Amino acid sequence: MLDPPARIRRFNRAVTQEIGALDTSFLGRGRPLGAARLLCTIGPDGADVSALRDALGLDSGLLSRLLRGLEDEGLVVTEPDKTDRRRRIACPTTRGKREIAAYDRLSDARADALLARQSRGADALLAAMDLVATALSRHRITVERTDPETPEARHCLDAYYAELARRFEAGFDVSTSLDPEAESLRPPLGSFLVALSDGLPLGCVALKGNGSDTGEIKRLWIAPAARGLGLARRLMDEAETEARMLGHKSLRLDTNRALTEAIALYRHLGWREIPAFNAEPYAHHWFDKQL
Amino acid sequence: MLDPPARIRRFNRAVTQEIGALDTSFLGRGRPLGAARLLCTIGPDGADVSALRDALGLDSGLLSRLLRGLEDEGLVVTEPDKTDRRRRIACPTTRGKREIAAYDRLSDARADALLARQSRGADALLAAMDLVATALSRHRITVERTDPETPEARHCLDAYYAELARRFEAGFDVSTSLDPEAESLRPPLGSFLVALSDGLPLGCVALKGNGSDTGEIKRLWIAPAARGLGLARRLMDEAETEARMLGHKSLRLDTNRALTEAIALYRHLGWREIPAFNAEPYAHHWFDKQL
DNA sequence: CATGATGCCTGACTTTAGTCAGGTAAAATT
DNA sequence: AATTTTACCTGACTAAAGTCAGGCATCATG
Repeated sequence: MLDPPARIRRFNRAVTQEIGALDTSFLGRGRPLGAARLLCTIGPDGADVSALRDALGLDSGLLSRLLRGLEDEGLVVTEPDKTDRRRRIACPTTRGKREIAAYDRLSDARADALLARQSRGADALLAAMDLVATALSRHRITVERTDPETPEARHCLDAYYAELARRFEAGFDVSTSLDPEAESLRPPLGSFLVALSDGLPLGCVALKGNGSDTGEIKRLWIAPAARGLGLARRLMDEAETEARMLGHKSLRLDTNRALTEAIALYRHLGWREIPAFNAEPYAHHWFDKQL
Repeated sequence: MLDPPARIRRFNRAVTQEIGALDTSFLGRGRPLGAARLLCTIGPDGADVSALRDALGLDSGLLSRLLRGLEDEGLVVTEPDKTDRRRRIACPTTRGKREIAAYDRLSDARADALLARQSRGADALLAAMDLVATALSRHRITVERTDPETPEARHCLDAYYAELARRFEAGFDVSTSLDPEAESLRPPLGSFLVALSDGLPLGCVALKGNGSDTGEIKRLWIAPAARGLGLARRLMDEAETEARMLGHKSLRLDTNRALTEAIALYRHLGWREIPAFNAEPYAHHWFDKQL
């Protein structure tokens, strides 16, 4: 019916109106939009001026003036960076932090109102918003080494187990599977990587080590909102790099036949199917790769 | 991990950056944003000034000035309305139409670039954008009487058949079903309603008549992007109103047991299950309702 | 240590957006 | 026919955003 560009235009119209309404929430605290955005971008932890400049895309002069305005209001203080005293850091004062918190509450209230209006579709709406946001800011997805017991890692693993339970014909229960000790997923034995976009975990992969020169890939998962972006490949690449840094000479992994996209990816990335090397009850295929 | 308000904030950030980039595409033709938006809102067919005013939410003075600017550029002409000569209509000149087309091409090119970047996820992204746009502008969904053979109606019916084929355990093939003649879905016998949001068809319902005082509800369908908004109920309500206007005293319908939400809706709206009144091979339940 | 680059600031300026108080012609109402 | 209302316009204004040319410390480099 509508062609794709028209659908995107429709999306833009709908969103600019809602976002416009969201922007005006910045008003109502007696401050022009620019100053309010600057204050919120500075955030409770402060930020250096050059970071602010390219986060907001503002001219150096304009930013400087806005900053002076916030200083005059007693909301921020700026001080030179210790290591390079040309650079300056803007930090909110106590009053500034209160003001930021007030803006946050305002924006939360708007978000809640938006969700409350969605009778039963709130989850679907949030999922769609995640997908759109992820697609639009894919270039800002970062992959970070993290501890396998951080909240971000747990979030990924829980989502991963839930998905396996849905997709395996026999269901999935971690306790009946070969679950690696957290120790084997931490340096110096192994590693755990998560992909993050603006704080939202979008995927993970674990590299399990036992001190030998052979590592094992586990727990490769990509959030539904991030599929089709090539993120799985990126995580596998970074896991290989980690493995090399930990001194591994080869990698292996096991997988279930229901995970067809993963199997296709392993083959595509140069993995070779080998006989079973473990007794994982949920596994149907085993692969290895020389580094 | 992230709570819903934080996810919405993330969405806003991602979108304002992309939309911001889209907005600046209005520039690059030597015209400020306001004037460009006005010209595009006028559109190739022209529009009257009061409609422009509340479409753009502009002050009467400001709009007037922008309009003079476009006139000075030779892009639009304004002339009094024939029936009420206080009102004025703004119409693009030939040059104005060319300029509007140029803006459209610019925005199409951006949309294409955005989609091209999405390796394989373009369909998923568009679907998510539809869902978000629909949820945000649900208050602007209109229900309109239309001919059952317009492109909008065909789009809905095709999507409806495709969905039945997926959901019925035995599949679905229209040609083996009781397919009503288009004539029975047009006034004066019956009626066909579509729900539209900004040109995108989001749902439909057909009222079939045969000249008697009993009508029949057929083809109730809601686009995936519009589920959970109460649109089915609204379509059913409007179909009942149509039926009353056509002089029907009662309505009936048949349905398949796989369509559980529809069955629940019919019950909720006061329909009563009755014995089979036709030989529809795909039907398991039959309902009627007195008007 | 001179030179140039960098990071931020200031002052003077323009553009864009938006507000508000009339004003005029046409239509609707009394 | 007098009035009120409606729809749009004009002029005078303000606020906010953005631009640009210098200026001044500070750092990096030959």
